[in-house]
Amino acid sequence: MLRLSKILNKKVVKALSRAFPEEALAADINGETLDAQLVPASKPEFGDFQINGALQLAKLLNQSPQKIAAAIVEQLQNDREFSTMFKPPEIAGPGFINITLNNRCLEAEVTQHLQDERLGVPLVNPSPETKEGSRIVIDFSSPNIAKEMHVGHLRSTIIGDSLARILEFRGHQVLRLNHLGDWGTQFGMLISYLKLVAPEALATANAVDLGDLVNFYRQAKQRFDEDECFQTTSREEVINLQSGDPIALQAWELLCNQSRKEFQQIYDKLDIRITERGESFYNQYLEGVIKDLDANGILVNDQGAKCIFLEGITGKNGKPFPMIIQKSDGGFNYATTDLAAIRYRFNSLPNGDEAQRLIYVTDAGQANHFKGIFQIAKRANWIPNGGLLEHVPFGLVHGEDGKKLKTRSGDTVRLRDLLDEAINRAESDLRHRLEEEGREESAAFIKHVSNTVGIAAIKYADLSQNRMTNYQFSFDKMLALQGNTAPYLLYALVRIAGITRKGGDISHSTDKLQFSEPQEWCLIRELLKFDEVIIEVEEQLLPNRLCSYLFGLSQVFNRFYDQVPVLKADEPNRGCRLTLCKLTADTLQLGMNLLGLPTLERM
RNA sequence: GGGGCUGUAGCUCAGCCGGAUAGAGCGACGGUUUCCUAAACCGUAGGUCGUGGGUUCGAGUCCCGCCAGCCCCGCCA
Repeated sequence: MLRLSKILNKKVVKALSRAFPEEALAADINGETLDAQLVPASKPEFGDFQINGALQLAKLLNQSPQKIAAAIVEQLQNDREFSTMFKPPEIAGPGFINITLNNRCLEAEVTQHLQDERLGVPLVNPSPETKEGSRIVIDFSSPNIAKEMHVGHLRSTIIGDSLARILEFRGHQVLRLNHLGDWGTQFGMLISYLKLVAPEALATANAVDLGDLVNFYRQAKQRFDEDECFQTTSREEVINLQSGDPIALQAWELLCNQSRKEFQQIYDKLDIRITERGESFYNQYLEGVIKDLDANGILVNDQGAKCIFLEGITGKNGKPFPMIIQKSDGGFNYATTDLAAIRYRFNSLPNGDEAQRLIYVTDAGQANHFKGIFQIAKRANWIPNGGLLEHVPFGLVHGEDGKKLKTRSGDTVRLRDLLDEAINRAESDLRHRLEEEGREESAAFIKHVSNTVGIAAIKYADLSQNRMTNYQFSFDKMLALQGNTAPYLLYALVRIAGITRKGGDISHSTDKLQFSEPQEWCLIRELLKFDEVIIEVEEQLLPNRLCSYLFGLSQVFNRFYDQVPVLKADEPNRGCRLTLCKLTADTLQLGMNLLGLPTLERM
């Protein structure tokens, strides 16, 4: 519909200025335009589009909304092309204009989408130099070395991946960066502790596994909180590491490798592609950040620490809030690293990423932090012309009790356990149903379906919710066979695959499409909305919009499937309906790909 | 104290640039299977959009106040 709505919009703007030439000219002189407010119809009864502008223009034009609407409609009807594309517009209510596409135009649009792999979604305009879309960095996932991935990483990973897929599809060059927590105080803690209790772990590969490391980390953290002496050793150890001490570096590398293997298993399960570039990468740029900030005159020495006082943000005492860039002991902290990362990512190649847009997918609790470092980046003049810095925040994952998700014993839930449980539950659901239906399936089939359903369910449950709100994690709901869930979407695709298997040549091209059933028209209208939804998701970075669209499409398809026979219909209906099935399958498939959801032929 | 987010049906949530009678799903109740996977479809009930003002032709949506819940705020990330 994107193409059609653009054409229509031009016609409406023209009609409005022809209907009211003097006022349009006057507005033009003031640098304004008369706004016709063309939007998609809010309800199917109102057609495909509606023009709301007549109501607002009533005052300006000093006429009744109905009269204005009538004048616009008259101009539209003078447009011959308009009349070939649309049914006669109708004026309704206080002065709305309802516009409905005529059937032939819809049929032509379906034909065009059938030949278009992109289903109407345009590529972004390439920049003249690179001949490609803009370079975008998406910073997501970002687990910490020596800790296991837990629910907290789930949302960032899933949402970040989906946004990356959508931006890539639009033609941007996307750099997916895993800003791994592989540096900092925690390492000092861990290395000092391991020196005491398990020195072999620091010198030999695979001496300990991640589970052990996590335990050591927990113990180290406890010791750190209780033992002042240990705190000092830990801080010294960080400084050793940051200054390149070979023994510390070797220990560090072993620890990282151990964690890396574990992370990769999770990413493989979730089908996440991401480039590792941990905090340590920016170590070599930290000094430069300090110098640069100092040269810009915004660095202040306060109680021995180098900080920047944020403008417009006050701390507890009502004074400007300080952001510490270098601690009094000379160590750097995460703000320094984040600043170095911004500077590097905006910098020109080859000493930077030359990005035009940086997107951070982290929890909403870090909003203040990002506000602060974004302000500093701006004041330090690191943001190029047209450069964008965006924090894409999301809410917490809650359990069904409405509190932060924990295991029964009160620990954080490990991501691997969460995925395994979803898969196991999907498997027992499947086995139960196979038994009920008397179906026999191979072990490989059962494994594949359970895996796909389990992973898709977890991802979809997360993506389908507006990311800003906290979300209630429930295996029962996400795996439910009905409702707005991944299994429901998967099932729609499976039904179409079933039609194909039963002899519907879905690639069969029909010269002339023609439709008659209301359910066919509903399906067509829904299918043609896909392109607009993708653009909207790109603008707002809200994948849940795509989810609701795909759910709605599945619902409309299921209604169609239920009420309109496909294989048993006579030609030409049979062929036409098969092409609708094909287009539905393509749309669902592409939409689910863009969300990072795996799909199935049978389930 | 400062900042942020949230408050919509019994439950979980949508709601786009302010548009027409407020939208789903679950749950509840009732119906549909000679037929392409019933993991589906159809129907019924269910609302003071936290609250009080304001802006205007029109407010769940924008502005201000208040109430409630959650999160963040100096050397952890």
